[in-house]
Amino acid sequence: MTQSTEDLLELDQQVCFALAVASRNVIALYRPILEPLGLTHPQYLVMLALWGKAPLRFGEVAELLRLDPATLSPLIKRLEQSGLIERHPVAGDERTFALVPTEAGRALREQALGVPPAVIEQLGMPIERLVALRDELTAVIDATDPVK
Amino acid sequence: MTQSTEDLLELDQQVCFALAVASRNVIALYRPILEPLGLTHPQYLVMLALWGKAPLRFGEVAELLRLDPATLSPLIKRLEQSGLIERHPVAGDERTFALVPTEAGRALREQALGVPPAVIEQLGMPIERLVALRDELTAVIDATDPVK
DNA sequence: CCTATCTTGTTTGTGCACAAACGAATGTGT
DNA sequence: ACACATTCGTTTGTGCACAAACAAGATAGG
Repeated sequence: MTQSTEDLLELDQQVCFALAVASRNVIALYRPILEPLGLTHPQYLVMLALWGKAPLRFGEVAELLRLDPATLSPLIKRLEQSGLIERHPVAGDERTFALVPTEAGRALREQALGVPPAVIEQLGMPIERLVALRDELTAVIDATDPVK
Repeated sequence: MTQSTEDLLELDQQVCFALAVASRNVIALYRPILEPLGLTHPQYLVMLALWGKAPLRFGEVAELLRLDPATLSPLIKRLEQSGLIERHPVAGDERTFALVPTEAGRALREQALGVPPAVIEQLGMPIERLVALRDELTAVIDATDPVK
């Protein structure tokens, strides 16, 4: 049977609002856990990317994290100022640069290993539900990704 | 069979990252649709609340939308400046105030009726998937709500 | 009363998200 | 070689999110 228009409108509100609130809440969950590392959540994501593979060019990081260059640019500067990463020239293209964790940045990885378990524990949700959530979110991202 | 510890660690990062990206993408989907109404997404949520029930006290709006007073306060001022809402004194408590849509604010509701269908259409996701997503998000919000 | 405490909204400061305009380097067509 | 377009990161301006400090009104205890 068909859903009424009102149901659709209601559902839409709930989904979008729930998405925004859930995102803020989960990031808020990270905050006290990341605070001892001196990282915000977006900064943590940049470090994760560089811990996984380095060097990465500025544009590669932006694409990986789906961050606007205008957002990433000052963020990178703060991470440099914290002494966690540094930029190196890329041979053959003076427009861009590559990012690499410093010694301190690599050392921070040890502490960061404790972050995911702490978050999962505080979330207290069964794994199946997290998997289901991730799959639904992936569908939304695919349906909305401006990159296509 | 059992999941490896590495999988679990990755799952946490995937869920949180997907949550942040999906939230940003969906709000970005609203942006061009709300632009003709002269509203940002948070402003749209405030208007939705007031279209549903008015007057609402400042604190009630903050609680409904799960917004920090420090975030809501300037947002309200912008909506007043746009001529869409106005504040009225509350008898018996001079600390707070009540919010009500102006004539222009009420008129805007007509245009706003077209917003949810436009969003759902652009999302292009089957209803079942939206329902599943909403259920998972609700679980996350319950697990993370600081208000508890 | 009247003082101490609690509520409630505002202000200030930092960081993120994004649009628009910009400037410098690279690439392309002729 | 040269003019033109494209790519790439930065800068500026606006708005949101949140912590911390604040101020004014309400409330409770003595």
